[in-house]
Amino acid sequence: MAIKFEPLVTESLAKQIAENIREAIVKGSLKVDERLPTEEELAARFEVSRPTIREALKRLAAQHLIRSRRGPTGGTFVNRPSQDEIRLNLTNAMTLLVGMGEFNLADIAETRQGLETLCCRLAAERRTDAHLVALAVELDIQRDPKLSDVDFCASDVRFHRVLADATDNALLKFIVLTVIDALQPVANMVVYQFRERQRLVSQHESILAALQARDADSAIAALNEQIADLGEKYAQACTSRVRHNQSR
Amino acid sequence: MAIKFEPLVTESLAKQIAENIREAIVKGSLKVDERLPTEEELAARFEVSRPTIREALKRLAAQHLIRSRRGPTGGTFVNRPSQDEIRLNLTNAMTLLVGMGEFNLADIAETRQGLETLCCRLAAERRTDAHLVALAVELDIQRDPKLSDVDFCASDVRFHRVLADATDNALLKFIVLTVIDALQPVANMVVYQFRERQRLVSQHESILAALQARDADSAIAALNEQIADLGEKYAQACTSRVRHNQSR
DNA sequence: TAGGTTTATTTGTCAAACAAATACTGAAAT
DNA sequence: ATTTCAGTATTTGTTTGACAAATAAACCTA
Repeated sequence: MAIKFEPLVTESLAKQIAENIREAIVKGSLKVDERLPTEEELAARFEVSRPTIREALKRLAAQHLIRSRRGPTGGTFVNRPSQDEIRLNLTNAMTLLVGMGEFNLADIAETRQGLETLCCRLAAERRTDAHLVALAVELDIQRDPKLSDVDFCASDVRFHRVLADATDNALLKFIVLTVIDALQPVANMVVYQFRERQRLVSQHESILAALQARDADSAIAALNEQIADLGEKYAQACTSRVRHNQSR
Repeated sequence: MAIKFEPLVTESLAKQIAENIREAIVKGSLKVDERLPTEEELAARFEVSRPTIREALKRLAAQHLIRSRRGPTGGTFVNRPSQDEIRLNLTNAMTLLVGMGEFNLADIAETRQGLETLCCRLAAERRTDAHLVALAVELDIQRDPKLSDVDFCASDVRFHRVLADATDNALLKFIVLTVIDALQPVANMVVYQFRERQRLVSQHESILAALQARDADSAIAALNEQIADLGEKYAQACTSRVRHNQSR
């Protein structure tokens, strides 16, 4: 007869406890900034030792779900999830995926194009004057020929971040920033010649002008041109890097 | 005189060590499936105790960066980052953000609309017959009036997942699946009347027919109609929930 | 009352040991 | 010779107990 043995939980105690607490947080039984019992109390509650509890807490800390402070008023508290902290996690994870080649460059370019096209459409409608100023500032920086490649890239990234911000859509902004950040290592692979920088700058100028005129289609056209250029550059940089690796 | 004290690292040792190892993995010094030194060796290397090392490893395990196995051939190994595992992390994090009200419903609907519009355009171009079959299967399920609300929602989610899959763009698919999953709790809030289900099904039918004909614009039109409907439903469900909470 | 000092509380770290899982080794039985 | 089974070594999982460090509140002194 086929006895149905229970799967007899083989997961580590720490993992189970972490999951337990995590669910309490997500479900809302533990509210933001609420203080958890002390480690000793938790150990007694779950009937395990303190180090085990600590391992569980560390797992949660790694996800920024809790924070700890020493001292009498210290303890472990439920963290308000901050977009920036979580985005950092996501970016790290996605950077890893990209680095492992899970996504090919064509997919990346296509996705960026779709995402930023959407941004342009919304930004043309909702941008404030402050956004225009921020874009102009970055353009000014990018016009400096003495700018190093990394600084140029950084300014380019900031330009696109402002674009995302101008959509006035928190979720879309969150997604776009995550993707842009995760792709920065790829972006840094390419080196820009003077002529290419000029082209990039003029594309940015077109975008800025279009947003100022609230002309979504022109902004999208300039952006698509830029991303098409980038796609080619990425492909070049990638193949040359492959050759470089092979020759070693 | 203002002595410039060094910021004297106050972060916990475990956190520093975790970060240290994490960077080694991301930078590629530690390759996938490579085995890390034993905990004792690591403890000696970093000049800390074993529990401290363990806390560090638990942080990494929480991010699915490593896995551990006991026994002679056991140890700690670098994990190949799997899209599904990482997506689970992202989904959890985003679910939390959504649950905390970091994103309002209008933003969510707008983002979904933008994302899925993009999906439709690409899917119309690249869908295979297998995708059409998968969509048809879900439609069949959804036509059953005896289906429970959660099952109906689940099938709806699967329908949209197939849509994402049909884009044949791994990165876009990754993003869309993450967003859809993170929004499922919100989606489950709403209850569908029979008439509303019929409307949803007919919209799905339109999308399927449009994809079959590789008619992106028709697919997008049907999809936008659906998401507009959903936006209204969400808003209703949300205000009624607020009232419900207030009345308690 | 102002100021520093002690003190209690809580997390952070360490040390040593045992438990449990697991693959390898080797001996015994077929 | 092959198979089977027990033993053994290795590594992570868990426990116990203790001390260190940070920190806010209570307390004590001028």
